[in-house]
Amino acid sequence: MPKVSDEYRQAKRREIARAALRVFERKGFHAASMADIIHESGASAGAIYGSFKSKNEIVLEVANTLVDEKIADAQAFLTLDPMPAPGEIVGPFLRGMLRGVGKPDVLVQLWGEAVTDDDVRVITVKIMHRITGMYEDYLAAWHAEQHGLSPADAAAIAHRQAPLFVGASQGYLLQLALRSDFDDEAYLTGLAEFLPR
Amino acid sequence: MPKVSDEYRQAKRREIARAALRVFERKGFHAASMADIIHESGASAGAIYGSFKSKNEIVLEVANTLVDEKIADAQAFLTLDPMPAPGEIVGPFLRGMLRGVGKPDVLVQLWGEAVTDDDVRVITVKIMHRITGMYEDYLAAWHAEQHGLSPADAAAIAHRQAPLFVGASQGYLLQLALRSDFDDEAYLTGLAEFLPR
DNA sequence: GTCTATACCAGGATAGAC
DNA sequence: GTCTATCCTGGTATAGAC
Repeated sequence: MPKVSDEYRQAKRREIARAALRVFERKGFHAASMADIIHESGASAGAIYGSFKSKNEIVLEVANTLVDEKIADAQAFLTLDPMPAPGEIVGPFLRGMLRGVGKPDVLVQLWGEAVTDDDVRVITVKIMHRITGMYEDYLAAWHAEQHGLSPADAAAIAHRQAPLFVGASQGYLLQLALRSDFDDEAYLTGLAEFLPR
Repeated sequence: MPKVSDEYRQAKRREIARAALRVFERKGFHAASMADIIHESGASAGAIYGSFKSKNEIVLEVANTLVDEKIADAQAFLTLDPMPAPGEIVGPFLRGMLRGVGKPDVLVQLWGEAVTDDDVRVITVKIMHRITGMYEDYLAAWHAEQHGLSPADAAAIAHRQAPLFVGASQGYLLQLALRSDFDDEAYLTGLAEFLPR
């Protein structure tokens, strides 16, 4: 039985994780020191270690909540009625997701971290699966409606295409994070041109 | 004037960088210690610091040579005659690049590092520009040949489309690095279906 | 639960001999 | 140029008081 209310405990964790996220955006996971997080959050070392077992646990918390919060924003575009064509959906979806995540910087950092940190990898892949699943559901529905395919056939096509949509999205986020001369609107409109509408 | 021959100096750097690359593949840039690199390379601390000013300089050297070595392999597919269609080219290009880079793991790590380390970012973006340029040249040539466009028009289209090819490639490498259940061949054939052939 | 002060250590970089 | 031994900083995590 916890000594304080669970709500308080969770609120504290969120607050610290939020501050940590800001630091990670500026400095990256490794260059960010506990001192930085302490300063940014206003809490003390003791308070933080009361909520988190280690710095790494803070990273995991940030990773877990990074996409969660506002992914619904993006998902909204996939459930519109009438159902938009793929070519009309990728742009709004990515813009929506971007509003949720904020800068794509931390997400890209997460990918790099996932390569060698197993805990981070599990979380990151879970996010990827979730987004792939969202595209897959949408595509299955669209193909079924559009070409009158059987649910099984539509699902098969969707299953093969979804990773491509995810990949194009990842490439978008990556270039947005790194290339200062990246023309993101041109990318999105160009992408739409390759897709059915 | 160097105390030993430049060839020797360069050879030594390559050798150490090669060993470091192997360590980075296993552990990641940060978790890899100088002790690890010392062990893997067989050289001593003194020898390594004779060739490199710091650990970070080793990372930069690795980044610089990572794609360089065998990118020509991949480029070969872009200069075939007769000129293949985009839909026929992305698969072979990516497979060729993959053979050059080896595992995509370190490349993904590099992206994450580039977000916060400015030196790494410069190198990484340079690589991205180079690959974008390769796609751009190919696409301009193909569009000109295929649709009889003026060089200027073909170049404009190529300029808009190239980042998409790069993005799809990055998504491919990323998912390949992280998703253990990734079906890379399905991705490549699926991608080809969206492109002109 | 939270504070300050600090123990403790990993690991990058150097010193000095060869 | 390269070796071994070691210095020393930066940074995580804890101790003990409140």
